Amino acid sequence: MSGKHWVSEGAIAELIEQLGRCAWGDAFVQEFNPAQWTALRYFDRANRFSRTVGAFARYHGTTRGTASQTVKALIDKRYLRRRPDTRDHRTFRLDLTAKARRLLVRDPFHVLVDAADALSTGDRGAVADGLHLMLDRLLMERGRPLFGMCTSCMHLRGEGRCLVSRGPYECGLLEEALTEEELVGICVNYEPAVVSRVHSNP
Amino acid sequence: MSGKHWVSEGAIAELIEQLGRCAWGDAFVQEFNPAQWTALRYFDRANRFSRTVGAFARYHGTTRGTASQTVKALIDKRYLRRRPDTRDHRTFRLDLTAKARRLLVRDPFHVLVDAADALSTGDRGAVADGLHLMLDRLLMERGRPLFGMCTSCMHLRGEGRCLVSRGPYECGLLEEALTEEELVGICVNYEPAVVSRVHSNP
DNA sequence: AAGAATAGTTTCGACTCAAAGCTATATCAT
DNA sequence: ATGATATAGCTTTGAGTCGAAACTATTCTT
Repeated sequence: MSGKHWVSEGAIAELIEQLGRCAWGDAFVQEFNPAQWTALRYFDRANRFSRTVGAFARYHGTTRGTASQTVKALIDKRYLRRRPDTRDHRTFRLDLTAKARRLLVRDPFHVLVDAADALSTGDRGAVADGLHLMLDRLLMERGRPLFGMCTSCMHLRGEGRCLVSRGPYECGLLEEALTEEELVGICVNYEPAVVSRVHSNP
Repeated sequence: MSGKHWVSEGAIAELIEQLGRCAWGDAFVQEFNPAQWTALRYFDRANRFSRTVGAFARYHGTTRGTASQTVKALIDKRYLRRRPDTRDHRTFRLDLTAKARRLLVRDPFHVLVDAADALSTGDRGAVADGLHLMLDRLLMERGRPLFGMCTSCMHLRGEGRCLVSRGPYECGLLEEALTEEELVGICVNYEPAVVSRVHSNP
């Protein structure tokens, strides 16, 4: 690819809007609506501290009430299982069922994933990096949580540096041990280890 | 920017979804809803052949019925003016009013435009090109119209190459003269001059 | 000239979402 | 301890959005 095309002001915004709507329109298939698909994806990617109604509401940028309805529908249809938390008796842990995991491979959102896969590796990296910068800036501007992974989180302690943890890694905020697989789940408590990823603009 | 970050599968799709929802949520401000903002933007960017209910419906990926409601609300609020077409008495021409143009400078969608502007020039071009490839592929896959500008449309005739036109440019499909400013409006009759912009994948 | 296709509108119903009010639990201050 | 405040989650309600279908009017096709 090359930068041969003249990029008009607002072109990126328009492209994002249109791509977003494409996926949104497709998401009414099966027995789900777009919000429910987003919830399924979220509970698939979130780590165990973040699989709650409240965390999903924050991720989705909606109210807990709305999120509760979405989650309730998925529980009724047996795509989520709800269990009380042993520590905090106000919260309930939500986990995908096997039925849901089977379903997720046919996520209508895959139209976007496939479209992205059609890019060359270099293009894909450039697009992902650019969009990431845009999103971080946008979320930070409005004080919304960032939802990153442990691997770049300031709360991660590991490789013997920790006092409490039994295993090699732990979360310094929650003082809980983490397995290696858990390091790549997104987390509501995420805070970037590096202060700012936003560039100065030439 | 660099490609230093590992790009997981589906990362781009997820970023697009989140960015899209950010703008969507903001769009409920003022007296408008997201669909109405999209319509205002559309009628600002569309050339005179494409400022109709039907063309907007195709652009927006919705039904003519729904588009009709959106447009009706904007007409009632005096942001669009409706006039019968002199050629085809089934259609009506829709034009933004001055009131609407004043409003558009405060489009809530500008959060995305601003976020894109914060990128470096190089990043911006790379992101725009990549997203454009994705969108074209997606729209083509599902047989939806592409909505480009005359400047890259196969129907453009110009610089004395045309028989009928009085001016320097004309649309070969509609046999209508075009001013230079009109060349950059998006059009429902757009067809790419180059057969395919989609790359083979390494 | 008849039938098919197209542009637009209207109605209706399903569904979504946010707001507000509620209970229960946890945390903090004294 | 104990009262106050904050937080997690649930439910109801009402406004509003959207798509499907039915309908009119005009233009195209043959």
